[in-house]
Amino acid sequence: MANEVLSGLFEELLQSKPIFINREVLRPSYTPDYLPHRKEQINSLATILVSALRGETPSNILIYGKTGTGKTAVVKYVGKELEETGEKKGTPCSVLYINCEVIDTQYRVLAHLARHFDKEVPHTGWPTDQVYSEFKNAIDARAQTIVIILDEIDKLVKKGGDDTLYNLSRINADLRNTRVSVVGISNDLKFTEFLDPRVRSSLGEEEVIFPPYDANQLGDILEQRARTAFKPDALEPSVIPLCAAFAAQEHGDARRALDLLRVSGELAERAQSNLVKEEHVRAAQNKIESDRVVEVVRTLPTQSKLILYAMVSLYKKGAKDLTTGEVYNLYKRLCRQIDMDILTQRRVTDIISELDMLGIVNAVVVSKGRYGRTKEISVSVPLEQTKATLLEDYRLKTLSMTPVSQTRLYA
DNA sequence: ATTCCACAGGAAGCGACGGCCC
DNA sequence: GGGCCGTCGCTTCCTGTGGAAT
Repeated sequence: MANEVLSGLFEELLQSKPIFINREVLRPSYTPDYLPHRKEQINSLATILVSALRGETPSNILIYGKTGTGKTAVVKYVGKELEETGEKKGTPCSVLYINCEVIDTQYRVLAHLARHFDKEVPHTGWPTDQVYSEFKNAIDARAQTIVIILDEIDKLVKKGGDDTLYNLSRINADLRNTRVSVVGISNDLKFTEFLDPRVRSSLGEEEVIFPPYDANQLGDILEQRARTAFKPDALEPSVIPLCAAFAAQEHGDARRALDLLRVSGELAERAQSNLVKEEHVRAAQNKIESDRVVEVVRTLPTQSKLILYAMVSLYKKGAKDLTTGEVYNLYKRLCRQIDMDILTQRRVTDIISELDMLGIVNAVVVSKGRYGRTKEISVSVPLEQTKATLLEDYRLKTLSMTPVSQTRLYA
């Protein structure tokens, strides 16, 4: 009996023809074999790295470009080619990729590198220089060229300073058989300002710039992927140009464009349409942004949630351009109300800045003359939806019982 | 020209945690 | 078990500052 119901359920869904053939090629993790509009960058990289195959040390490289301009894909592609050619020619090359957003301290970078050469290194416990020599010995065991790719290298510098880069750029002096070169990828053009001049000059021997894609180029990229991703004629003709146009507004982010196309397809599929239409793209645009906000808010630490809650509450009461002091006052009272530890204002300042960087609020430092200097904060996400998401947290739930309007604003 | 508000944000360091070593 | 080490979230203490008010 239950079977009948279920089979009926699925039959209905199966009747609408699938529009995807392979949606994986639209995901950010997919690396295509062909990278449109990046010939120049691929050639520059290859020209620099080819010295590895001649037994010389390739120059260190810095790569600049915003998110979704194909930096990572290009570097990985060139790296793969280099390894394969090295294999054939008997000049072994290893290309190691590290994302510094995840692996963001010197210890972790070195540990990660050492582990790649089958050394056992604990997550913590060893002195950093021990990990360094472990790595050094591992790679110097046989002659080879090692290319270390540090993606989001600016994150590494911001958190751990330039010690890691200093040590890596000097490592060749300690090696007998092996040569190491470093490829840094950054989306911040100015991050070298904070570097030790020696590190800056050694790391920036060569620079490669990845300009953002324009709408036409994005269109080409989407076109190419859509051929393998969708059934023929599954897209309304205006769909790809529209996705490209939306993404071009977001500083030419190809990842965003592909996401948009994929989600559009999924929405069309869910609506049991056998054609992806313009309306699906517009819906997808909204869905992506709203999903992102909900996800970010949901996974915030409790203290950040409470601070955000305070800001949303003030905003809902009609307050505009909140100041740090206002937010902090309300936050303190909310803390007492639900019996949470009260953080210092110093810490709250930092948390507000973090929320700013996540794009949930907008915080600008302004001076009000005699009335001091503060951050002017505005909430840049939908109020009701955000409040609801915040109240899902069991520690904040009780706040829904007593609306802020019933508590005094200034204690 | 000075004053002075209401903070911003840097520096140092603390304590807890998880994990190493011997 | 005791001595270290790296990391995280946080506090304490601090110096710096743009511009309306005086």
